Amino acid sequence: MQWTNDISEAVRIQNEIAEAVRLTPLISEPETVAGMDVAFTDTEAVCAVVVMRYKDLEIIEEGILKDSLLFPYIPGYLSFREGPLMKKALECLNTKPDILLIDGQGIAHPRGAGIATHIGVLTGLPSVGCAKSKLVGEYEEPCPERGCWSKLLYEGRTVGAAVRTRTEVKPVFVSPGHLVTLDDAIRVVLHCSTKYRLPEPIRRADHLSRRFKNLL
DNA sequence: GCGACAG
DNA sequence: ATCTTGTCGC
Repeated sequence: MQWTNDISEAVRIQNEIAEAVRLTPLISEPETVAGMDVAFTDTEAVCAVVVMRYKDLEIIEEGILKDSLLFPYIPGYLSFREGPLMKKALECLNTKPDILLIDGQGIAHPRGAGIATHIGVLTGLPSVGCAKSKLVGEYEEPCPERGCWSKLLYEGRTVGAAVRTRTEVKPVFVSPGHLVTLDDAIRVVLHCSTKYRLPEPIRRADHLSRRFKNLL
């Protein structure tokens, strides 16, 4: 019972996920990293996962999965809309990624269970949330150079960071998902963000899901 | 009531 | 998220 279409049940599940989260340091530098994203049409959703070699970001494997929509987009409950697809897409891979980079929040969530955390706990894989905008928390504008970042605070706790992946470009919101620390999360996101605002794995997954969707 | 609000 | 042309700037 990891998924549901009932809000009160969803809250219960998120609280369980939040209790299971472990923000322990990454053992060693990952060998592979997988980026995930979902694109939509009126009635269907397409999830893409792109696995890359961590060292040089060369693509190792790509996966795509289409399904119908069962849950609407409600702020705070994104995982119940996109999570089921991501879970299935991961199960189709031949490669087992060392870490997941997901388009959304990790613990920077009302109940500490954003989609990156949800998927991380369910799969038992290290995961990092990297969103284009924030869901909760307050932060100060980080300095303009790439690599600069500032804490994202929520209810007196540091739940993530506003990270500048490109000089003079709007920051992305990074938060640990599962089995990583905030520093790990920031380091991984910066490592994967070379010439664009978003980390390469997520960018490629975004392109792939979008291309596929436009063929439906 | 008003503002905020991942994708 | 998605619908969309041109346009400013490196």
